[in-house]
Amino acid sequence: MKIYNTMSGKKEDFIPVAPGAVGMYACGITVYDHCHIGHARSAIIFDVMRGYLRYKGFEVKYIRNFTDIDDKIINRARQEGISWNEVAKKYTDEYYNVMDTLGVGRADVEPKATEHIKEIIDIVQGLIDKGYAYEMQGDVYFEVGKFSDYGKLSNRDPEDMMAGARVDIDERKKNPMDFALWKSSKEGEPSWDSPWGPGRPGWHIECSAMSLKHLGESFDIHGGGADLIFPHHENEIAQSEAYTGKPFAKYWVHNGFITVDKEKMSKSLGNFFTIQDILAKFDAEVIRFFLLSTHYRSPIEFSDEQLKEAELSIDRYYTTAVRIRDFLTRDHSRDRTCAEESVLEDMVGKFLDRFKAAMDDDFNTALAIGHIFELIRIVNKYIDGGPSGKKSVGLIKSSYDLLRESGNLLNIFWRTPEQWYNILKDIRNIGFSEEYIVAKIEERRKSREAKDWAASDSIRKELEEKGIILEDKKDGTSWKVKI
RNA sequence: GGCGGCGUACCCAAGUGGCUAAGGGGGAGGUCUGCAAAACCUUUAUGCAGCGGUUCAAAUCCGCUCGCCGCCUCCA
Repeated sequence: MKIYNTMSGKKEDFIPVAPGAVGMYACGITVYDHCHIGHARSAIIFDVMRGYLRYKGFEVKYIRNFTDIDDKIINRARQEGISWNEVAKKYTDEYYNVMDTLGVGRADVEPKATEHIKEIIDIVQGLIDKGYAYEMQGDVYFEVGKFSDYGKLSNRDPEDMMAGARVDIDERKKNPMDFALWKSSKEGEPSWDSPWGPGRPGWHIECSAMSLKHLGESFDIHGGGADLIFPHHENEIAQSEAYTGKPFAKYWVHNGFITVDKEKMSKSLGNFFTIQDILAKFDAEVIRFFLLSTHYRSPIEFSDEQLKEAELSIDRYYTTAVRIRDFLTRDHSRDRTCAEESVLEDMVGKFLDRFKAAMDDDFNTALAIGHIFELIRIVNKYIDGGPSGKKSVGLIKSSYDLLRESGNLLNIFWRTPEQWYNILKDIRNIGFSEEYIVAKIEERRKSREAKDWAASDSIRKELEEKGIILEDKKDGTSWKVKI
């Protein structure tokens, strides 16, 4: 399989450091505020990558960290009048809450910066000992000029950056590009004892410490949002490789941004949508589908219209799921073949290879989803052809299994159609209970039997006005929510 | 200023050298239906921002131009 590597700027064949095993580290969040949809994108795509690698037979160890000590957390604690660790806990809990709802699995290890202070101090001391870092009045800085490969990930020349550095010049630094490994703490700030006095870790060092501890000196995949390429990941590389003398991560994987009116969604622009806000209007599965229907490296424009399209696509799947179920519960005592049989047979034979080829090509979930809908169309066409008998049942069952298997890999299509329609009914605040709808369907059935079309149509109209659509089929009438 | 990305139909979105440019939504027409809905069929890009070039062959590679965006400061 191929994975795009930010380091080389190309898709590369994926060859893990140790055959058959994959070590993977994704930068998580700083727990100081609500999660927005951009955090969801990152979490979902790395979760899908982990799952797919496992499906391919790799033994995956996946680490995703929490930054639970940081200036932003300290500031937030002041604002809210609670302690910094209460802030961290509050937003960590919230993170789990929304990610669980979105169907994002837990990583194998979810380390926190504050649980790795000892490891961090060891690395900082090691970097000082090796001459890559220096201490100034309780702060320790990494000396960028000492690491000749600095800039190799983000493709920058340190000379150019110095010229345009907009960073506040800290006189204590030897060079404006130098970054903090350890920060001395002021009175009343959280701190840990260290050889340089009380302080706390700098932002980048925790990831070096935690990946080293849980994955070793060299591992396979390191990822995060594209905004982490510089300086965060660049600095991680510098620290880690200077410290161990070994290559750090082999493949650097970065997801693209979510945009609003073409601009990056961000806190400073105030154009962000929290996951909780979106979940009030759309189901978790819709959000997942929306995020996976574009390749992970491309920007995605966020809007209600886009989410509605995703909702419609998922509804198409569940509509087909109902048709499949209806088909399988029909009488199949007579064998009847139809013209579309060979087309479906062909598709069933090829589907999984196509799906895997898409995912093998740098996790092309958008293409993979395209294949799913192609299968859906062919299945519908086949059912329209009116086949029956053992062979047709086998073909439809195989098709359904393929839809489930591919859906599982993306963690979509996991509900029953009834769950899906009820979720839609609730999320849109349609006032009718399911019992009421069923009673109305029965009432309408009697009208239709008596060929009282006026009465029958008025019932259908009443429900439709509230967003409930009735579908008449051979073996009865079913309801669904109008999208 | 340095570095990078993007521009594919009415909308979203795959495709990065060679079959008729996936898939979804929308529009138009049709089949089915008591009427609908759903499903299916036909149709909707001789063309992939524009202009040159390389090649037997380019949306796909190269150059230039235009437009949009990102990183260089915390950021998924």
